[in-house]
Amino acid sequence: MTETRVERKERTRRAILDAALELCEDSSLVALSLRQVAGRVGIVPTGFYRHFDSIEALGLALVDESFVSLRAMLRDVRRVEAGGTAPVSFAAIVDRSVDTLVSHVHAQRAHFAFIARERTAGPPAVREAIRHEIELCERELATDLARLPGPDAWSAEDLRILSNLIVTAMVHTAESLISSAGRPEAERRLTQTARTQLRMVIIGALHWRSGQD
Amino acid sequence: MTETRVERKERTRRAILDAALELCEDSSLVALSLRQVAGRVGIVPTGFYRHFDSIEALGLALVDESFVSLRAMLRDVRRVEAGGTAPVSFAAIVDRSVDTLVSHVHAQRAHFAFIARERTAGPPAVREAIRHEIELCERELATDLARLPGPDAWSAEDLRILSNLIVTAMVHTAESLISSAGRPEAERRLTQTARTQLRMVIIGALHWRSGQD
DNA sequence: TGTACATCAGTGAACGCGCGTTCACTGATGTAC
DNA sequence: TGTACATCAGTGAACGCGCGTTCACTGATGTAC
Repeated sequence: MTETRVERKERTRRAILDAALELCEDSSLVALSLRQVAGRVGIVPTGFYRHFDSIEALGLALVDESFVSLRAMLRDVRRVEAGGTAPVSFAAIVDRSVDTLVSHVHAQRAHFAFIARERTAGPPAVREAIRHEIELCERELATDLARLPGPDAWSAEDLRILSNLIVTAMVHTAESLISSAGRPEAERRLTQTARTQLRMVIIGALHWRSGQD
Repeated sequence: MTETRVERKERTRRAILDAALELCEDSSLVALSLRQVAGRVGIVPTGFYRHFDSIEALGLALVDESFVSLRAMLRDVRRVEAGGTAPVSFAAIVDRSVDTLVSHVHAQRAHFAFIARERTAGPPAVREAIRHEIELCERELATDLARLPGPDAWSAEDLRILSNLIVTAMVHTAESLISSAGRPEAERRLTQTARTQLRMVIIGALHWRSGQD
């Protein structure tokens, strides 16, 4: 025996997740059928039930998986922010953060596309799971921002608002990057747009006095 | 005869559009069937074809209709910006613009929800139509911004980037408003968040020197 | 005004198809002794 | 080590259902004369 029963099951489960991620790329989870997934994996439709209760349950597993990729990106961004011990300009932080975003979107295209798409198009439970994960990311970002010089005088509420704005802009950038795949010129332009927007936001935030309204 | 044949046909067409707008509210156009729509309207499924070739064609008609609502909102915002002849603070413009957004989203909930949802979840042709309309809105906004004092030194590219950022943030706000329907406290908070974000962005933009990179 | 004909929104039967789910099953892998 | 039994991933037939689309139709409305 070259493979245990457990390993074989795990391999099928992986194949189901991969097939689903690939198949729903042209539309959405809500348009994905259990039979399509089973067909792609090479098992009989009923075999699907040995692994997931429904397409929705599969979707929730894909949310978990996709956010592993997204959090890996955030860790990389954080490493950039921390940088060396030398003080770094905000512009440099912005540029390197955007570069990190772009390279992770390339490397984990399918996961980022999944989040961007199912965030609004998925089954309700999946949408809710994604909304929740994004909210957690916003909180993490708020914590990071609080450590930067300048924003330290801000209220918790302002940090939340700023980090919501940044996350929104970056999710939007990721969506655009994905839909511009294969058009390097469009992609370069989008990257530059994201950099400029992030700089504008940071500049606005630096001139923002907490509690002024 | 109290109604001509043309009028009767138009009435059925309207009923189809309204039924579709209502039915796809819990999921998406891609999950909407011709039979569901016909059933709701009270005609036989094949009757649908007297009005539209397919659900996708219906979707494109709904895009047109929804953007009529959205443009009505933009006109209102523009009226606010123009204001009287007296100079007005940016903060005041921002507050009144956000108020206008909120009241239009309330008044034309279904249309705004349709755009927000189908923008990413709809059939490809519908997504593309919405993307195109939003791009037109961004250009209009850029033209408006160019008229404000302060930004007049900006490059066309910077105006495009700024207006893209504003539209993104406002689309996101509209999405959030729609999903917080019936929770006034959440809505109030979102409105305040939108105001603050828009102010931060404007402040950032005012301190932005065109062509600095 | 009256008549004969044209138009066409809506009908209703029928089709083949892919769907999710049920159920009893098979046979290789794993375990207890 | 060998045997008897348990587990369980994957099978395959069957089901009822809603789907989009075809087609020939009906009968009220509209038009030409």
